[in-house]
Amino acid sequence: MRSYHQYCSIAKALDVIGDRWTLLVIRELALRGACRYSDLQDGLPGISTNLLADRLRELETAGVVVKREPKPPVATPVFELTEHGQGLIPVLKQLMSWGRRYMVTGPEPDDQFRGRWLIWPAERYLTDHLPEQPAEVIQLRADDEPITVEVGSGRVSAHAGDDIPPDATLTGDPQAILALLTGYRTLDDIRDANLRPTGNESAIERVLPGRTDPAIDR
Amino acid sequence: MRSYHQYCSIAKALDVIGDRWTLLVIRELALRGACRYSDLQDGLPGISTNLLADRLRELETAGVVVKREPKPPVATPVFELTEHGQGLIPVLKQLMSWGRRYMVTGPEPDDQFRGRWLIWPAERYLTDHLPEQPAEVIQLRADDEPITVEVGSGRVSAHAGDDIPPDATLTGDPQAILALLTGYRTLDDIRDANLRPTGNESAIERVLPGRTDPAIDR
DNA sequence: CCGCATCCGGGGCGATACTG
DNA sequence: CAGTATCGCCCCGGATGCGG
Repeated sequence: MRSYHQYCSIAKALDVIGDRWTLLVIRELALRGACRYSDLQDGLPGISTNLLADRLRELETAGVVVKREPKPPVATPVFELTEHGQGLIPVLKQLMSWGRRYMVTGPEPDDQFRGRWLIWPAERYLTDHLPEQPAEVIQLRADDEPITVEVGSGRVSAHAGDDIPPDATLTGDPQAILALLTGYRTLDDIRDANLRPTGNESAIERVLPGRTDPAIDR
Repeated sequence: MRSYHQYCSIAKALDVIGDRWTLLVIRELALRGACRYSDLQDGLPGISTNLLADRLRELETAGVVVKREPKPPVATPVFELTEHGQGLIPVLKQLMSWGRRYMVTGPEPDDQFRGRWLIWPAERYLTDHLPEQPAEVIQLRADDEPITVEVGSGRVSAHAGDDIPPDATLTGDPQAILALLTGYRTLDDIRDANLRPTGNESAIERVLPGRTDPAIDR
């Protein structure tokens, strides 16, 4: 990228990650951890293959990404954020919070979606309101890639996959699940419309932001 | 800007502020408050005039900026961040923290600098280590635009201008002042080389990050 | 002088095709 | 699977014009 030629920390950061697609590549690497080129392509619908290759090369040069070639027999190279690259996660999460308002109107007709994009919103907007209770697991199903949300000890964490049997599941379209996570709608609001809860619903109520929950716009 | 067409909060945010120069325009508006077109041009060395007009128009459409036309007699329109636009300040500050490492090697030969770019670094890296002491004022002079740093009650705040008579002043080139603010160098390290302190130096020592100060890489 | 609008040249970007 | 190659196009950058 062409440099801004400004001796300012923000401008220098943008010299590295200000190009088109660059921050989304980093988002995908942050959400997936080490992964292959084709995994990134799947998580970045709309990117052209040469652009992805370009960005990965630039980010590697900048020390944000490492490309690791596995042992000779088989397998393909994997890409991963360096420690320096992981320092961008707070930036991405702040951007996520700021962009929330653009999600409430629902997706545009041709918007793409991936289930793992719910991971950070879940961790950001859900709260364990019953920290004394035993831990519980909720599964989110907005596309074919389920997200597992673990709740307990006052903490909420989420990851992709269905490796833990859930106490409750939440199936629905992305905007319905997001409206629930962010407190725009209640479970009863959209239960029959676009959202189907199964299992122990109290596990879901346990984490939903309440009307007085001040977390949303912090 | 061309949309990413992804139903993801980060992608939607980048649809609004992902264009080249856009975040720097917002940086300048955040540092200056309401200001004129020509003020922005001065604070954004390198931007072309049509780009600045484009960005301001786009940001106004997006509800990030308001253009306010003053009373008929004289004066020119001023631009200002909306409340929604001010929500980007945490994003900018996170980017600043992440970009710090690109500042330590000093500016490139043709890098531009403006004194007000020290405001957020001062607030970010300085700490009032003597909160019980009476308040003091330090003035930073890295170019012709002095920065006033107020210290007291455990807080540090900075703004452009010389409206408060300082207890101490710190004059030097930008990288010397930044190295001091971020704890890379000590006052004695660079006193004679590129830095000239005047007045009550204890006011400066009061706020400098110590070796054990954990604030730097948070 | 301030606040833009207009006019190009060049390069980043996007879509497709192709290869080891 | 993991990229490279090619080719328009449009965004960006720099210069200039111009009305209030």
